[in-house]
Amino acid sequence: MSRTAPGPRRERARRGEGDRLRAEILEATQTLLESGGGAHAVSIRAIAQAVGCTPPSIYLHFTDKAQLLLEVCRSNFERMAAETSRAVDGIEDPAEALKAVGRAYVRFGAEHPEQYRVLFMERPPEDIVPMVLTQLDDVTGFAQLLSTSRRCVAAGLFASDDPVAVACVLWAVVHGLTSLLITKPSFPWTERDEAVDRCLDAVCRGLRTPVA
Amino acid sequence: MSRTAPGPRRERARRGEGDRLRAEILEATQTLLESGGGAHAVSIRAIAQAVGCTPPSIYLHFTDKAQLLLEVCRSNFERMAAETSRAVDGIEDPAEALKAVGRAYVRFGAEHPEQYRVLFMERPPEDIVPMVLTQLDDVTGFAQLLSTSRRCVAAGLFASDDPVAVACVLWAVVHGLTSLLITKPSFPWTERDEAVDRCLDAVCRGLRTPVA
DNA sequence: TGTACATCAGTGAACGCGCGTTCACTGATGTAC
DNA sequence: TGTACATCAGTGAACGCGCGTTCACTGATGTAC
Repeated sequence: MSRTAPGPRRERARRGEGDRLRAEILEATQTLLESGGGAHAVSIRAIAQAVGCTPPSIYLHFTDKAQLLLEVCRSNFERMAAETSRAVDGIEDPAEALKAVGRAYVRFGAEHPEQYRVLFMERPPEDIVPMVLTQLDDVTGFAQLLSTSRRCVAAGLFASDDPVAVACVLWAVVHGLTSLLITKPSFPWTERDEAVDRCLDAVCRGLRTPVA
Repeated sequence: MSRTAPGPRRERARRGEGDRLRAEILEATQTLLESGGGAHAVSIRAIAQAVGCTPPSIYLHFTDKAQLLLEVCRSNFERMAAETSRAVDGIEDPAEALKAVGRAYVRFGAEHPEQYRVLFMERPPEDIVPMVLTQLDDVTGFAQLLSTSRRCVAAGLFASDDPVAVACVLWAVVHGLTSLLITKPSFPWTERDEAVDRCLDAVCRGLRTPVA
């Protein structure tokens, strides 16, 4: 962060509106995460400066840096779940739905790379309760893939009758694509949606019942 | 690292054997990387303590922390390249070779998770020249997949005639599997080689010429 | 209508820590005369 | 064979930095009497 001047002060919230700062802190944390430096740029001091308050004020609303980050993760998991779930809305063909989920998954990661990094690529810091994160990512990322896989398996689209195994393969491919797009952006991936489709097409065709 | 006692002193190298310390530093860095904490545990001070020398001694052999880490990365890229290349040795069937590369790739990542993290999952620190890293990972990870894909394409195994596109799909799946195994070890991946085979089988079948 | 008081929403200064890095030095060892 | 000297392989102490967190405080605002 280096030699940062105090920066402008926000005006103090009025009585009864103390929770406003809480929201501003969460928002500033997201903004800092997105901006260049990634998770490394997110420090209590940097957040305070971005919000326009002092570091101790943050402890008025969060017990810990860990708790603050956990809150941010939780909201990002929810955003991602909302987007992937919206992607399948109204799509009846299970095979099409599967592709839609995959595309939405990769899009979320590509559009929010730093958030995706934190959620799926970094070791969770020891102080964040692992249980919570596990529950959360059971819900997100994988969950939508799993439920759509279930539809496909039920429709007899795949040779396997195990939706979990199917979803694992799909997860590997969409996560692989997403994280490579993030860490190796200089790579010749051509157009993003095209790359996603090529991968998903191949995998889905490969998973199909060999009858066709 | 917390409150670490000075630790045992190594005996000073004899005249003309000054480079011994250099090797010991590199080795200790790898060991620290593997041990619990990952890249986060690798500090100049921790390395010095592990080696049994003082921090300034490290600057006798490396100009920078960045240069030291770059050296370690380089050697890890080489180890990985050696292992994936050894995996295809003597395999004539290109399809079998492809699976062998994939399995070797994932095995390397699973056996050296912290090293794999640094090489393929973390943002390279700004001070490390990105060019060098780009060259390196063009050589590693992807390169072996690409050359094997070339063999498969040449043998007419796949519908696509673009080995790069084929290798991208394969990279996505092996990297995805590897990195998920690392970040989400609690996941029901069943047996590792089995999961790899299931993924690779699906992808390869999907990429095949639709004739068969 | 005026005033004492509690509460709310913060601030300022400091704590101890670990980090990468620098600087002046030291002591053993080989070499030249 | 003895000694001055250069070199090698390091060490000890300190630098400034940013970090998370704590503690005692302050000033505005609403409320009770």
